Amino acid sequence: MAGTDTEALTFKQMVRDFDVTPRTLRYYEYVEILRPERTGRERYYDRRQQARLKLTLRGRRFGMRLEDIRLWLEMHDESGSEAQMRAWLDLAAELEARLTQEIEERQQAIAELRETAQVARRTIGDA
Amino acid sequence: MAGTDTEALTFKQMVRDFDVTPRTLRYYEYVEILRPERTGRERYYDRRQQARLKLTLRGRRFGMRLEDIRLWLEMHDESGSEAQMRAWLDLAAELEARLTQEIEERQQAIAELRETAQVARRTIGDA
DNA sequence: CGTACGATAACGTGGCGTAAGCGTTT
DNA sequence: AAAACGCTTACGCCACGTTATCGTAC
Repeated sequence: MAGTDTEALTFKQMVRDFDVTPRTLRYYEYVEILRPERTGRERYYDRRQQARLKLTLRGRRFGMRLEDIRLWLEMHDESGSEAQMRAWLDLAAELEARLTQEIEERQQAIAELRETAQVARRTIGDA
Repeated sequence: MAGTDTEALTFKQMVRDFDVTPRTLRYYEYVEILRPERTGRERYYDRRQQARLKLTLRGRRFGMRLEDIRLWLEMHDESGSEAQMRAWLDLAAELEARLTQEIEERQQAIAELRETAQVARRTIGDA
């Protein structure tokens, strides 16, 4: 293995470096987010594929669905025009609004949860 | 319909009053969370069933899975003992921790998202 | 020789959405 | 007779997890 191309990563290296499961890597390939080179039965991920996975994982954190991410990566490939950038900014605003709302829902739930717990505590005389 | 029992609600009334879909009501019955009285093919929900749905929807907001809610309701039926209350308090603490973590993840995502958007804005000279 | 790595295939999960197609009631 | 309501059955969705079973490389 000493003379292996330092750019490309193997399947297992990808799993380790990006902290994903093998299933996830294969699934991302199935939905055409990743296209590793195949030497026989082995998969090799060059820098471009690594970058795509990195962007994919970031998109997931933003609450993007994989299909949106796939389209986003395709746009990204065709040289990011200004129109595409503006489209991305619109999407980013939507995502932020959604994340903000999810935060508010959870804060409300926590408040309700604490009330409910307080009632339970009083019930068992553990004020 | 003038002499109908005022306690029990029909299927459609449940849908309206609790703002759920018919599918949801039927699904909750399938997973044994609700057990409406069946007069022939019609479903009727008495106060107990209404209370169960209310608790179920609250549990969902807390991030509980339906199976956990089902068990919770069963416990609730068998007269809430002190041990059960303490178990509930433990669960509530877990749920709150989860909700808190989900809030933090989303706050982090928003920060990342804003950074990314800022880069895009600079790219198109829309600083 | 074993055992670690990887492959494909296919079913399971959760919480419903969404028809399809039927019968009943108004 | 048509419209509204309800019923059951069953496949679809999303993002993978989880076997099962096989081949291959070290």
